[in-house]
Amino acid sequence: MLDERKTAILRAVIREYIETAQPVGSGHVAQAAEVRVSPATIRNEMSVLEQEGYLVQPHTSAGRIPTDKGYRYFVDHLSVPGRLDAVRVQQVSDFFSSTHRALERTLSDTSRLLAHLTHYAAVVVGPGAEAATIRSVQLVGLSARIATVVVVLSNGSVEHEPIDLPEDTSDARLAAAGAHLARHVIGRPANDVATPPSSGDEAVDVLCALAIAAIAPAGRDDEGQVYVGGTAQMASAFDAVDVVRSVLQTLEQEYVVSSLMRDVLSRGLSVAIGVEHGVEPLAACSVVVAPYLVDGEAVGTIGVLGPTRMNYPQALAAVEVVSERLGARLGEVEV
Amino acid sequence: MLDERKTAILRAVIREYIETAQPVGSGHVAQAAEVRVSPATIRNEMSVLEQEGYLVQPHTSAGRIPTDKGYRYFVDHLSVPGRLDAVRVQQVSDFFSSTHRALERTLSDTSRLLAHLTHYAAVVVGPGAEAATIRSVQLVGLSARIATVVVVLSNGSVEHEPIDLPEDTSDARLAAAGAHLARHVIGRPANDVATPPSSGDEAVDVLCALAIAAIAPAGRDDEGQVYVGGTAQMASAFDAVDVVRSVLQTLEQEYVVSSLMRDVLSRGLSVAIGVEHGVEPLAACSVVVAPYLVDGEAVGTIGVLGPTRMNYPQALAAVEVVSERLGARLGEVEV
DNA sequence: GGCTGGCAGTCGATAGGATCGAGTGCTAAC
DNA sequence: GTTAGCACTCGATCCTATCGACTGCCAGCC
Repeated sequence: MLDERKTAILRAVIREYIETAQPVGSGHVAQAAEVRVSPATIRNEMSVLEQEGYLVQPHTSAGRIPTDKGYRYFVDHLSVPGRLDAVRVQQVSDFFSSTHRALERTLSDTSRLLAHLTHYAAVVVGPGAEAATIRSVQLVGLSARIATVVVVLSNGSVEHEPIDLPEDTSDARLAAAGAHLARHVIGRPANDVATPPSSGDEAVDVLCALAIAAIAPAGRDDEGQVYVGGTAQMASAFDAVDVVRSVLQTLEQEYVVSSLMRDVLSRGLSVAIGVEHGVEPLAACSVVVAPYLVDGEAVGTIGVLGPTRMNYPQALAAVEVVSERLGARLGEVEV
Repeated sequence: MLDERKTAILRAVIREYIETAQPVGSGHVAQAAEVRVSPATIRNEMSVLEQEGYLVQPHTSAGRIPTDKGYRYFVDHLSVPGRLDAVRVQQVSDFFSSTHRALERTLSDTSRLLAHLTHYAAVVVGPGAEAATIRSVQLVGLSARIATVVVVLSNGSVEHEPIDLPEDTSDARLAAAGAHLARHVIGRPANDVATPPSSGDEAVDVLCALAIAAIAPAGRDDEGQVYVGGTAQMASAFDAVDVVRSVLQTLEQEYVVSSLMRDVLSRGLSVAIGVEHGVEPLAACSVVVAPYLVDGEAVGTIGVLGPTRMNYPQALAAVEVVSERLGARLGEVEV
């Protein structure tokens, strides 16, 4: 635990470093800080902060840079919670009061909104299938050998998978299978679709089994689609080209991103700084995450991903506002 | 038109520049080229090539760099068509012989495949609604005030949009509207859905109109979803950070990308070099595009987007192979 | 006439050296 | 405990010299 003045100094260093990306020296802190002490005193304090691991010097005769530990202390002891300016609040309002679109598009657009607000990359993980129940199942024949299983879930999402039909499937059989499936599956939770009891017609049973097999994985480990927006922002966030590339490559792997988000959230964190999140190629990045709630239950996650020297207060505020509004919007559908 | 030797020299310059990204001098050309002449002669020829606009010198006392015009001549006069190596051909085969997935996922994965093959960004524009007919329409109620219209198209894609229901819509009315809609819309081309004739029940007619209104735009100007893969590759393609960012930003705008592709293709080109494609932020990029055919008809477009100094023969070969295989795969569904 | 070897000249890239200045740590005084 | 003063460090900047990869041109050769 740091005393009042050290906290103020650390805060000043971080604020300035976030803004300028340059090591900050005692002189700057003296000018900017709410602390009214001389640079010499600040130097002493900063030296202590360095020994305790909150700051580092890139080299002697340079100013100091916050460490991950420094950022951690900063976000854990934020005095002012961080507010979004009026313009941005308005943007969020405008966005969520625009016309209803399909769930997928809403989520995708939300990731762009969040990226636009923060100037960092933004991630939206869609509602997983766990929370939803099946509202409709349908088998639609496309050709003699191929059909599509279409499942509509209570949260408004629509899943579909093609299935290969057995040799001699008649339209009537397909329709019968569809009806049989609907009878036994509608109303059940989406992540728990079991093969329905036999219908008496073996061909129909085969079709049902095929359909279930096609959609089961989608429901089973589906922790929700991932939408990543504003990746272009990463290009200006780092000056090393290879860092940019490895970060972008990692962001393209939806599975990595989604489990990163889930992991951070499950550890009860709303911010993971640098190596804290454990994804090695993103060691230079921090994430700010928040769940969004529908009917009081967390159904998905949104987050912002930026360099460790990101504007945490602003990101936290943006994530908070957007998650709340997104949850409310999705709630309209569920009711 | 250039004579034999100038062509060979230009080709040698481009080959080497693609590989090294360094200005190439007469010495290198003399070593590498199939031309057996002295550097001095090559210098003279290169000087002419520069005057005619095929090459430029970044500065005196440097080697030369191809201009857009130079690349253009190069791709228009490719002697060898460019082949994919066996490993890559195998990767493509493996990819397309793997299990069938939903259309959207296939297209998305295809863009990643193409990016992986070429080490550039890849774009896949999905089949537009024009070519498809409607196989199924369904109205699924989600709550008292919200329903989802689900449309299955003959090409295997599934569109869905939510609609706000009038105050007092009963499930029976919803079902009746769904049935009425299905009766009049199934079998019609997806881009030409008209409001069906009155059913006699005004409430049903209102629902039908709402549903049509919701899905019409999706069919109307829908030139297909856009899937962009391998954007991370752009980070290493340019060394100027701001170029990277503006390119990435442009790639995030799906509409720009899709119309770029459509535009290039409609001008009968398979390659657009630098400013040729007219998208200003992508002036440092070239695109290699190809349509993919289902039943002999072009239904979508794939393409590769890289720096102007991209490996055109390889990109052309990859785009060719993948477009052919993708078309064949999608054809399986249509038949 | 076309090709080539030779040669002077250009200009970025690299390396060494001087200087600058932002920043530190230490010390002595308040 | 705080502060002013001071010597010191070390990256950044600038200059200069040198290097080397080029070119363009010219004179001679086939």
